[in-house]
Amino acid sequence: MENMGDWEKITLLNELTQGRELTKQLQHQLHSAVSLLSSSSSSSHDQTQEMLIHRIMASYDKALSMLNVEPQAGGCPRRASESPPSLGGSPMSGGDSDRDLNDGSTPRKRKVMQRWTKRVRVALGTGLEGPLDDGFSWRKYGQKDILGAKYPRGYYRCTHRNVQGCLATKQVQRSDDDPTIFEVTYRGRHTCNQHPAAVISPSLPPENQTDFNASDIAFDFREGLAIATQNLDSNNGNHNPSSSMFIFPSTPENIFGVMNSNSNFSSNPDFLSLSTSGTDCFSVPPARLDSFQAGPSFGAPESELAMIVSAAASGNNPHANARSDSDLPLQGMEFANENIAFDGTEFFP
DNA sequence: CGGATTTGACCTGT
DNA sequence: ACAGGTCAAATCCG
Repeated sequence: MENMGDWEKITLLNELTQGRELTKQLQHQLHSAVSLLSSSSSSSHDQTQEMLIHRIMASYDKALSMLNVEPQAGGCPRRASESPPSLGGSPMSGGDSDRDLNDGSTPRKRKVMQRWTKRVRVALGTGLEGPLDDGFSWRKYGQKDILGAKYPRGYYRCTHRNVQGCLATKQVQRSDDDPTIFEVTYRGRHTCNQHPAAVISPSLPPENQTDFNASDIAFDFREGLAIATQNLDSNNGNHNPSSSMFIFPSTPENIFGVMNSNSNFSSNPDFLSLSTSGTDCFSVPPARLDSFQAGPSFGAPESELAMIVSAAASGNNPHANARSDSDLPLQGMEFANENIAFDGTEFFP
């Protein structure tokens, strides 16, 4: 690849991008066909097709990554150009302000991978203040005192860098003001075969902000998850109602979340956290989200418990499933992503 | 003993 | 020249 000239590289890039785009169109065609035939259930045949498409897309992504190109150019769903406009104001804000777009006219510039920063709050005393677990395995390769910063910055790269050529890196810097906050800067996408249980999309449009209000956020997770909620209601009379279980089965679909207007969902590659009325419900690394407990016992009044709702498909699929449980208030909830249709379908009838 | 971390040196961009 | 980023030898740890 190193021997490849600029022209060949551009041509290859174009081919890969076009292939990816065509695959995406095929995916949409498939969804359309499926929705015409059946409005609710999809056969295993459909799922197989869907899986194959996802794998093809993953191959394109990987190939593009190997070119040091972020694959969203031309079509990764819900990247910057397709993200809800309410997602954060300035387009690509917080993204790499530096020389991402090298059109070849400045050949000496080293290609710099996309970079985005998330702020991660870690509760002291939870045992989670150690290495931030985002589901990927990282290897620390450096630490540096930063001018004007109280704490040193740690440099991490993907453990599989040597074996699989994964170029993802991250930098972790503790906040001066609040030692419980870590600023984590990610660079590059993982091209390795790690399969974290859940990873909130590193492909989210880069933003500096971490916390989103329910009224203006739809968040997606990277490939592979669906969320269901169950038993959000209270089982017994006392005010210690049953906890809520969130289940994250592995599917090839993207995930979207929704919460009520009292809630804030904090998402970043290291932690999911949900709070209502300023009270934390949970904060947990996505990698541990196979199942976990959240609910009023975490401090939030039951009536305000926010909802996590899953969408069973990408943002362009109008048949995204979502489930609400019991009689939790749907009012105040909004689907911030207009591409998602909330049809109320329950996962567990 | 092998993999991860530490840390001073070196490299690179501004 | 300087600050940030990376390398790599030394060290740690399970």
